Amino acid sequence: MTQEVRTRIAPSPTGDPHVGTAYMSLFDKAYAHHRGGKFILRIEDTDQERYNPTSVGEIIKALDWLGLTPDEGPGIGGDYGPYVQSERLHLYQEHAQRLIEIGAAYRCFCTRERLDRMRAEQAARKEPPHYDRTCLRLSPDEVEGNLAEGMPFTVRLQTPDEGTTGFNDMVRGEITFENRVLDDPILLKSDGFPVYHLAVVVDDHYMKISHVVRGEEWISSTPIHVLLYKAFGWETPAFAHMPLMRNQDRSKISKRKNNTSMKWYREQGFLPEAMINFLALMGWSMPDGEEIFGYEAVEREFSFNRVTTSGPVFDLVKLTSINGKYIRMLSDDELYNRLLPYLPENIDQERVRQVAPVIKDRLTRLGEFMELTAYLFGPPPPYEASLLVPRKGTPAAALAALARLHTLLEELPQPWTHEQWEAAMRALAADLGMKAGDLFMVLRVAVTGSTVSPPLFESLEILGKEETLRRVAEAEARLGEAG
RNA sequence: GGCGCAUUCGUCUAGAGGCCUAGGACACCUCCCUCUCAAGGAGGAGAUCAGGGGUUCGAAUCCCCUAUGCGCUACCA
Repeated sequence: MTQEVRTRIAPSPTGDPHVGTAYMSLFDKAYAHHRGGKFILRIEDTDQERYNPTSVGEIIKALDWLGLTPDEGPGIGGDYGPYVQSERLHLYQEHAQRLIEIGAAYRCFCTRERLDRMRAEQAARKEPPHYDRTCLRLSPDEVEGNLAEGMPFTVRLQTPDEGTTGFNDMVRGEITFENRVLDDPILLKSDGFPVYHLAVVVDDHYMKISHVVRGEEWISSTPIHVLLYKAFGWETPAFAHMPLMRNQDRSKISKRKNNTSMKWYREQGFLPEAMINFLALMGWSMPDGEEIFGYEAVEREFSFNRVTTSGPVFDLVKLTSINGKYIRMLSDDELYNRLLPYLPENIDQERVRQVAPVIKDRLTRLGEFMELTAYLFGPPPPYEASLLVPRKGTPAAALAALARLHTLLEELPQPWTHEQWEAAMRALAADLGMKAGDLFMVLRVAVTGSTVSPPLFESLEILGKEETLRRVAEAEARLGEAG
C-alpha cells in the first residue's frame, strides 16, 4: 500500500489572514483530496515578536469561508497534534540536542552584536554574508565552560563544504545547490524556540506530511531541509514550489500594494466561490480550458503538471469580473440570502427581496448593493434641478413634461405595473414632441436623483404609486424654484 | 555581490518539435439589443513567443549564452 497523501498549510499567525495562505491552501487541499488524502493546518507561531493571538481564529474562519476547511488542525482535531508549534517546543529542543550529539549541529555562543559586526565587515570587504564558524572551532572544554557560565547559545546546522544538495520539484523539476554556498543556519534560537527550518522538518516528519506544497520563496532554503531530513535519517517528502502571487510591479504580493487580507474580500462582498475560481486561475488552468469552475473541478482535475512557473500578477479587475459572473449565476433567493450580511440593521427585507433581481446584473460585489439602490430604501440623493432638463430641452419643457407625467401616473389604473404605462408614456412623449428616452430620463432623475440607475419601470413598481408621485411633485417644485 | 527560480497579447493563460499566418479570458474599441447604466450577443485591435546563438528537414516548444524580473541571502516565516 502506498503512503497516504498528506499536505499542510503552515501560516504564521502574525496578522490578518493572508490571501497567499488561501491560495496555497486551495492547491494543498485539492491535491490531497484528489489523491484521497488529508489537508492539515499547522500554526507556525515560533516568532514571538510577531505573534498575534487573534490571528489563528481568523485564519480558520477565512479557510472555512472559502470551503477550504482543513481535515486536521488546531480546534479541528487529528491524530498528529498538537498542531501549534509553541506547544511542541520540547520536540524541537530534543531534536536539536540529537543533532548536536551526532555531530550534525553545534552550539553557537556568538552574540547578535558580534554577528552584526561580522556581517558589516564582510559587507565592507564585499564578501557575501556568512557565519564564520567561530563556534564550530570551540574545544569541548570551552563549550563546557560557556555552558557552565550559563552563556546563552543557539544551535547551528553544520552544512557540508563540498558536494551538492538537490531535490526534485514537482513543478520545476530538478533543482541543485552547491553545498559550499550554504551558510550554517541557526536551528534553535537562544530563547529555546526553533527557527522555521528545524520546526518545519520535525513537524512535517511527525505529521507524516508526504507533499510539501509551498511558495517559491522557499526554494532557496530547501537544501537545508533536505540536509536535516538526511541528518535525522528520515525520508524526504516530495516538494512542490508554487509561483508567488505578485503586485502590479511584479514584486511579491504585499499589503502595501494590494489588499492581502481575506477579511477585506469578504467584507467587500466577493463570493467565496468567485475567490476560489480566481485563485485557481493564477498559476493553474483546467485541462479543457474552462475558465469558470468551482472547487470540485479543481480537486477533480488538479495536477502539478499544469502549474505555471512564473508569478502571476494579482488582478483585482479580473476578480471583480469573475465575481459579477458568479452573482449573476445566483438565483434570486440565493442572492437575497447572500445579501443579508451586507445590509444595514433595520432595512426593509421584503423590499430587498424585490430589489435583488432588478439589481443582479449590475452588482459586481455584494457590498455594492446599498450604494446602487439607496433611492429605493429612502429619499433620492439631492440633485441639481438642471439634471431634470434633457440636453436639447428647456426647463419649461421639462416642467411641462413632469406635470403631464404626474397626471398620467395618477390616472393610471391599478394594478400599478409598468406594462400598463409604458405605452401611455411613449404616447405622451410623442404628444410632447419629445423622444421617449428623454421623457424617461426626466422621470428617472425625478425618481432616482441620477441619470444612471437600475431600470426605471421596475423602480417605480417597487416604490409604489404614492411615493413615485411624491418624487415627481418634488421634482416639479425643484424645477419651479430654479426656473 | 552570491545563489536560485523565472521570461507567450496591458493582465491571467493555452501551447509538452510540424495541427501556431500562436487559441481563450479580463481590460480596451466598434456595432447590435435597449428607458440610463449594466447584463447579453456579434466583431475589432492587441504577442516578430525577452534577445542572440545553436540542434533539427522543421522550434514558442530542446541546448547554450546574454539581458531583465523576482526570491533567498535574520536568533522572520
